[in-house]
Amino acid sequence: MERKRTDCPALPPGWKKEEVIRKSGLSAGKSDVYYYSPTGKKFRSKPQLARYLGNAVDLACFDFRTGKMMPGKLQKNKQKFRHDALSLAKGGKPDLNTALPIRQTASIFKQPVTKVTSHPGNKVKTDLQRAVEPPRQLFWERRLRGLRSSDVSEEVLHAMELPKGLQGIGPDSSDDVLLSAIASALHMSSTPITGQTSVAAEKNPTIWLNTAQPLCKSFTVTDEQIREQELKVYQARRVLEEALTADGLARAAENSRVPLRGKTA
DNA sequence: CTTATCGGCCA
DNA sequence: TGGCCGATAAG
Repeated sequence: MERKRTDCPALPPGWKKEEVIRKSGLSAGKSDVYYYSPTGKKFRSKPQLARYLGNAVDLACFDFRTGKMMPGKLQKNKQKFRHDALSLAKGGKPDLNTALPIRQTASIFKQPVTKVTSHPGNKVKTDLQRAVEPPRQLFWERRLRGLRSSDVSEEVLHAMELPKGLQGIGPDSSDDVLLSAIASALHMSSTPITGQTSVAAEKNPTIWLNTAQPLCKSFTVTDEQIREQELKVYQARRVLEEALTADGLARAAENSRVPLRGKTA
């Protein structure tokens, strides 16, 4: 039968859409819509698609059946930003359509962006040292609770472990929120990450919190720990390099390297 | 075993 | 109803 996979402009390049009409049974005539990733994996529902695309694409306005973005079709969802303890405990899942404030590039670190204008005088914006960080909600990190990373087959990856002795501050000092807070700080801050240095913040974080720092007590990183970490990274890169060399892609690994030091005091 | 297809639950 | 996903038949 006619297996027509059409391009889907609303999705990243390479994604295909297919609609098949049921030709027998009680539901004959009904149609099912499928999507195919650039690698050929089949998707048969919007939640499944959202899990896979994660924050790379915001599917809030995406109509799965038609394959088009429908502005104003913001899903009559009154309040869908309730992934707090209550809704999660009730069995609610985190909103997978929500885009996190995380840059979607290969590197998690800030990097210059090439602005392509018409032609002449293309300039590279060397991240203007913003004088003030934009305002953020107090304890906004709590919204990141419950997020899990998973691989392309949707298997949930094991959670990262935090070093012993790292202590959270503020409401809900669970480990996953703490991890999110520190990871976010590393993403977004251009200054060293020290944790909360004011002792007062431990007693009343609502007042004394340094919002430029993650929600944890101050910590120190020893040279020894840095050396250990560098060794881990070095070894991981060796493994990656060998794997890529087998594919003749070693140069790609070289070019994607990122400075090792420079974060944390 | 993997994949295609329809049933059927649930909002 | 239509979306979503389990069941089951088909390869």
